[in-house]
Amino acid sequence: MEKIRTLFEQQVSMSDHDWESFSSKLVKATYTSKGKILNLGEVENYLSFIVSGIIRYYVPGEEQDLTFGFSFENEFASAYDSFLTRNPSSYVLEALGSVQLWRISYEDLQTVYQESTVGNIIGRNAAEGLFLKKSKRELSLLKDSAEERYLKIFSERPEVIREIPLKYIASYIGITPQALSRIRKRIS
Amino acid sequence: MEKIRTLFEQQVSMSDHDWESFSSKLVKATYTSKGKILNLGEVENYLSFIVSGIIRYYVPGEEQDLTFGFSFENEFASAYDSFLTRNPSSYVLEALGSVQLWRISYEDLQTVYQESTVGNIIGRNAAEGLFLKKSKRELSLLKDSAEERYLKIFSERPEVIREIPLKYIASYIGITPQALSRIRKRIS
DNA sequence: CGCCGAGTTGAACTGAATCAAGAAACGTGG
DNA sequence: CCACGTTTCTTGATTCAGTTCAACTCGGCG
Repeated sequence: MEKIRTLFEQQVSMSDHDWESFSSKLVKATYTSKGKILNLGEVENYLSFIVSGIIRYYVPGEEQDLTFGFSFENEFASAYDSFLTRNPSSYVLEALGSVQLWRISYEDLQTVYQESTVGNIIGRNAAEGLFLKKSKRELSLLKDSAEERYLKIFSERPEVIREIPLKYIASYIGITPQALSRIRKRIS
Repeated sequence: MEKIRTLFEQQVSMSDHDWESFSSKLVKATYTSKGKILNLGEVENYLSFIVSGIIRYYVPGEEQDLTFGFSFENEFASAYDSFLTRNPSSYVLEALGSVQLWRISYEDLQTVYQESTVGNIIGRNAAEGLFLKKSKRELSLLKDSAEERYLKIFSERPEVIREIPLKYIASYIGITPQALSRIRKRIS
């Protein structure tokens, strides 16, 4: 759990009291492979911190699912839009392999926001960080080709290529598994 | 300027004192058509509220620019990633037609954050709102076709189609001007 | 052993890119 | 206020990346 505090401290210094207010509300959770951390249509009630494992985000479809994101060890994970708006989620959070996490409920987080300014700063930093991530992705989807996006993932997160099935990566970069299989062949 | 307060009040109620702390730091600015609100490589120093006009966001390229967003009347505008990280902006903010805005500097906004909890809440809400916008866009880029994206803009913001040159819209939905011209012809 | 999902490979098809040229709209100076 | 030049938009022909449909291979697992 100290890991989480260290991450926060990179952004803003917290008193022990502030940390106590926050960390006392964290609850541990574990999922096995393919376990649903959040189902379609449910309202996201948690902001989670991944201790170990990978989480896949996808929109289920009749034909096939649309995988649009992943979260990894030492990152936060949440259907954050549903969490914020309190509307049902339009996508699913699923464990890829076994996943362990610490999480805080929506209600408890609101309490933290009220109890301390630091809470709000952390909340603001979280939202800002998520915004930055999405901004990068937007530009990549607009200006990079599928092949360039694949190579980027490959260089930034080599472990991803090993642990995540090809068809999910294909969906993430916006092409079919067949097309990715051919790109992979071409560049290897 | 009351417009801005009304927008804020939709999210969180502010005391007159809080409002005074914030609004006293707003400064008016005006740009003529094609005026650069932020140049490439500059650090964004403002969070702006658009009183009238449209702002275009684009990444300049040798061949052609990549327009990836717009902001309209009654919305906030900023190279928000540069604003947050204090790194040089990788894109340009340009006035499409004449633009009038109120804006607050980075430094003054930090003061507001320190002076009141409400400041932090507003900052958090702003970041959350921007995150939601980018999330929607990500899904649209992944699962909608170019034609679907065009029709969406058309129904959501008919005025956009009239006021914004086709080539910018084409870039925004991720295709060439020629391709958009053909889509337009086909569906009309 | 046989099944099943994941990945690969092939062939035909398609939406959009590219190259190229002409038409329309736009603004600026005379 | 018109004439000119520039930019924007349209249209055509060709090329290309990726889709779709389909068949086959591989590895794990009941």
